[in-house]
Amino acid sequence: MTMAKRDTYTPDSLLAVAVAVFNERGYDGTSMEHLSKAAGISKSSIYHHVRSKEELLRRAISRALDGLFDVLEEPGAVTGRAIDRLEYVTRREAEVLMDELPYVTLLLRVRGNTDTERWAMERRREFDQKVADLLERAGADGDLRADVDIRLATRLLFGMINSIVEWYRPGRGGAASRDEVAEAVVRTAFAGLRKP
Amino acid sequence: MTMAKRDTYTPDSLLAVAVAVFNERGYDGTSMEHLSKAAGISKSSIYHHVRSKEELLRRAISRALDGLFDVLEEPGAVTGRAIDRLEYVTRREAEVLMDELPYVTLLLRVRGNTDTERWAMERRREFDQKVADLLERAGADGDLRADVDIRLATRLLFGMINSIVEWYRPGRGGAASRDEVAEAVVRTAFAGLRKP
DNA sequence: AGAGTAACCGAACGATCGGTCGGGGCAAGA
DNA sequence: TCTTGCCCCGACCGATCGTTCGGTTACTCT
Repeated sequence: MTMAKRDTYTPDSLLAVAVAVFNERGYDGTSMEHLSKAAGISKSSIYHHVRSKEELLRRAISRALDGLFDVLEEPGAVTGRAIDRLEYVTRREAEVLMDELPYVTLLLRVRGNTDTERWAMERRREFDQKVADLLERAGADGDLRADVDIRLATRLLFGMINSIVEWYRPGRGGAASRDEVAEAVVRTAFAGLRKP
Repeated sequence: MTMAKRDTYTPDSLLAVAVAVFNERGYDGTSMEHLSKAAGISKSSIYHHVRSKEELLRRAISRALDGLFDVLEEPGAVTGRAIDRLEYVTRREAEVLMDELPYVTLLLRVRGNTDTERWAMERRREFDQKVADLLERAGADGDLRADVDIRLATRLLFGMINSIVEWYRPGRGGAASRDEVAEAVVRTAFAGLRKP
């Protein structure tokens, strides 16, 4: 919607503009005309930098997925008790989500209309499954409250974390900061999930 | 996507088909051609029952909003201690969400591209504000844990509840039932929110 | 049997979609 | 000064968008 001025575009800097518009209007609701207005260059010029509209989506989603998957290989996610690894992954996932907010936002909203979107959904399921395994293990260790089904708890945990994209805005205003949000997520989730 | 057979359509029965397709492909990603295929009648016949594509969206969203707002006027939501009213509203909202799943799903996904969508977002904000007031009051009563900001807690609570639309499917399979889900939501949320 | 009407259809409307094409301007290197 | 190559443009493509239109069924009521 807003005009962007810059000397020249790289595929990445153009991607940043495109993702912002995608998140504002939805991917399907965004035309190449919308992108050209937002980027301040003509519609045909966009094709000098990227092959297609779908490539923009693929690039954005890849970036989001890479960020999320990388967390699972960090030391805090692979060593120690399952419940502690789970807490670590929860906090880090929330942080990555906020650091790469526009890209993760886009990832969480794909509906599966194209091959690219279906690929994104599949990779996302892989990721969710790995965290679900962690919850399963923490349950087996007896570190989770027993009165809530583990699969349900997994869904609710993800629901809470992913909902961050609906309201968190990085520009520091009176609102909560990145670290405060991450802390609140961990606290709220685990004071409910962890055995007293 | 799938063919639907029926003697004749009413605006409501057609709406049910349309909403299903909207949720599968996204509103913007759904063409009238898609709807006609799913409904088993021609594109032009749809206009015999409804004025426009946007009217379908408006009807669906209205139904969802009505269901949610009605909860706030039920006896359990207006009498008693704030923390108890909050718990009641949380459970009932989860139930309504599951009872009216396709319609609420659509409501939660609008992006604000048209007047109808902006109206939906505004009404949704009204609703959220009323629940936020309830949380505020429970906090003032000293019934909420003090180490998490109340506005943050509100966001996370809604995030958890609303995430139900992403995975709950009513056809009873091996998965959790409506009441089990509602119970799990309340338990997970309040064992984290309520003061020990 | 005839009239009226709800439900439906194919064809076509102007607008907009994602994408292509040939070429222009301009800074850097020769 | 001339050439090269990057960045950009307006004009245009066939396809598809939401919607309209004139007309045809098939059923109901008299």
